[in-house]
Amino acid sequence: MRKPCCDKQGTNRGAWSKQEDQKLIDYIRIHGEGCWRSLPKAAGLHRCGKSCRLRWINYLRPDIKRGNFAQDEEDLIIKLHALLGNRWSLIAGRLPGRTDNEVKNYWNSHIKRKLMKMGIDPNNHKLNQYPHHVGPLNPTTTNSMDVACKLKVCSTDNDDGVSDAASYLEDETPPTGISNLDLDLTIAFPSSPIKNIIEESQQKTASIVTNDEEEQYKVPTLLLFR
DNA sequence: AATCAGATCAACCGCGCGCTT
DNA sequence: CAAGCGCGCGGTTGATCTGAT
Repeated sequence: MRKPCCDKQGTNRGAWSKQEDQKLIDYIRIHGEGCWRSLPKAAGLHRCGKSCRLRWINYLRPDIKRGNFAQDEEDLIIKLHALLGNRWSLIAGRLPGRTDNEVKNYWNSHIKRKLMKMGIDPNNHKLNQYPHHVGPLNPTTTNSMDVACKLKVCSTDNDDGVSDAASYLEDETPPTGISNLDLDLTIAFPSSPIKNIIEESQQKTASIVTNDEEEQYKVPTLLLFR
């Protein structure tokens, strides 16, 4: 039924050369983005359209921000992942200059591991019973955990904002504490626009608020690990 | 200096969605 | 209404880099 996106014979694969990059940049500079299927031929590239699109979006676009993720970007990714799940393009849309591929890679290589080390399940953002760095507990004392930890999502103007997102983020039963390490993983949203995200994600319409609205609720660094 | 293992990230692949015919 | 097409997305792969031994 579906034809392959490109004829695999006669197309280059693998890493892009500088010349190929330049051809793609030059072509898009003149003709703009779009029509990816016909672009390679028009631009004189022996690549499939998909590959051109990916290369442009993830690497060549002038507004790409490269380099390490800042702490607030990382926090925002965690926060948005808790709300949206693996919808990388949506998450990346909230991070100016970052691409879905970059966010996804960063999540898989850095954040996921970090959360696991902290004893948080990166898939559902729930606290695992046995934090990784603490190690398995003595089977005879399985009600005890070494870390008391709270994880919340809250909206400052309305407690309802906590509802769904928080319900699966919260672990309200800190065990009979052994350690005095109290990790309050509070994620605070200053006002209602975030509710739009929650509602929209629930409705499966993935579209999120505009860039202008973003400014209204740009949250500083998460209140992680105070 | 050589080797190995783990981490990182660019690129590929398959699928689903929406639009057009 | 069904089929075809183009595009975008998320998962996965594999080459390269980096640090440890």
